[in-house]
Amino acid sequence: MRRSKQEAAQTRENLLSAALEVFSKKGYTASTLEDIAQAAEVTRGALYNHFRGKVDLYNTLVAQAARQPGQIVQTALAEGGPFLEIIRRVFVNQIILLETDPIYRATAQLAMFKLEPNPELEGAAELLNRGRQSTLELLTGAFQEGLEHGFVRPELEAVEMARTFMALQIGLFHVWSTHPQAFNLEHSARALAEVMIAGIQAQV
Amino acid sequence: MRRSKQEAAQTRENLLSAALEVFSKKGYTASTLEDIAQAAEVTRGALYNHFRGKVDLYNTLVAQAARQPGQIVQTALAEGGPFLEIIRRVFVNQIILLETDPIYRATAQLAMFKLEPNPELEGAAELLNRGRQSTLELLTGAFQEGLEHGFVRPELEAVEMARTFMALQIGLFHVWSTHPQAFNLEHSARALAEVMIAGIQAQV
DNA sequence: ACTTTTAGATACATTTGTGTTTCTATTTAG
DNA sequence: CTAAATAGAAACACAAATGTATCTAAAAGT
Repeated sequence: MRRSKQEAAQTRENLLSAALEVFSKKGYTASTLEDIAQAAEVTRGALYNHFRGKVDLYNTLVAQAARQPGQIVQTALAEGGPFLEIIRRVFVNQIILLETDPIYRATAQLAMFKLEPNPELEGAAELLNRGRQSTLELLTGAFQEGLEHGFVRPELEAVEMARTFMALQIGLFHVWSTHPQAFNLEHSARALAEVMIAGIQAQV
Repeated sequence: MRRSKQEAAQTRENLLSAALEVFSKKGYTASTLEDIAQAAEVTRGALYNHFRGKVDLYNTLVAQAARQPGQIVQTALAEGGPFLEIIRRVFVNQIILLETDPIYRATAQLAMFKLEPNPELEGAAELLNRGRQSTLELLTGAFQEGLEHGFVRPELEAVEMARTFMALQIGLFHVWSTHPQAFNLEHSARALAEVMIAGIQAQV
């Protein structure tokens, strides 16, 4: 029962998306490889042929998703403009990414809010941490610049503000994740960005 | 090997705190009743005598914790004062509760960020949801009042602002949970409350 | 065309957690 | 002081998941 290379690549994809689906629905720990194999309409034998096991499956998913948020920061910085505008762009675009890319969204929800402590998954956690850390540093730099140019209330610290932005974003995503039907994510994000920027701005 | 009533009550307490400890460390799903019994220095037999199983243990923990945040809102409202002051008090006091009460903190972290989807635990989830919903309503009411009195930028919606506050709080807690040593929670909370309130306030 | 790989299925052994049941020692109640 | 009740231990049966090992049929390489 050997399949062609293309078909094999397809089942690999199917296994990945089935894994994400099952993980999201039942949680990582409770998901069995049998569940995943069934969702992908193959047997566990096929699964073990493509991945070393559940951990490998998860790591692959996270590695795929981990690249995206940093890219948004990069392009927002590259596009330039007034720094408060950059901040707003990062904030809104990362939220939009969450709303429009269901795979990214599901992976982020899984990794951030629906994962129980698991020593086997520390590698992936470390990866996500580094990503967030570098985002934090970029934002801090932007705020620092804003402070030096006097666009920002001088009694605030740059790191503090950067962390606030991330906290707000994460919190909004968390609240929305638990009640997706309660409000429109992008609309809220834009409103919140307004409020935050108004609060941060130096009074003229 | 029968123990006195007092001793029995003590082992019950021990089991609960052992459960919280083990859940926090290994996650709910991966925690075995054997783990918990060992941490409480009894056998599974004793555990089954006090609780019906893992779900019961978890529900008891959550029920204990679920009361506290609502109480803070209640007393903040009862104390009265200008409504922006009330908001600030709720925000800061709930954060302080997280920082000072380790049992509440651990339970909140567990239930909010370290729990995989689990149909058996929907009862507890529902309980927490109701609590958050009523907090949201109270905050919304306060903001609505602020709008009517003209203390708040009129283009904002009350619900939106209330949700922002909750999101900010949750996000801050989440960020701090993953890097507790990176910053001081209360200090940040106070700074953020300032920024938010400045952003919300009507320009005079 | 023939041989070698290999995608995927099937079957097996091991481990681990759970719920229940049985047991016993001691503490309460009468 | 005797008897019923119960905290907690110990033992048992069952279910479920993992990893491995074997098997097969078709696809690639030669």
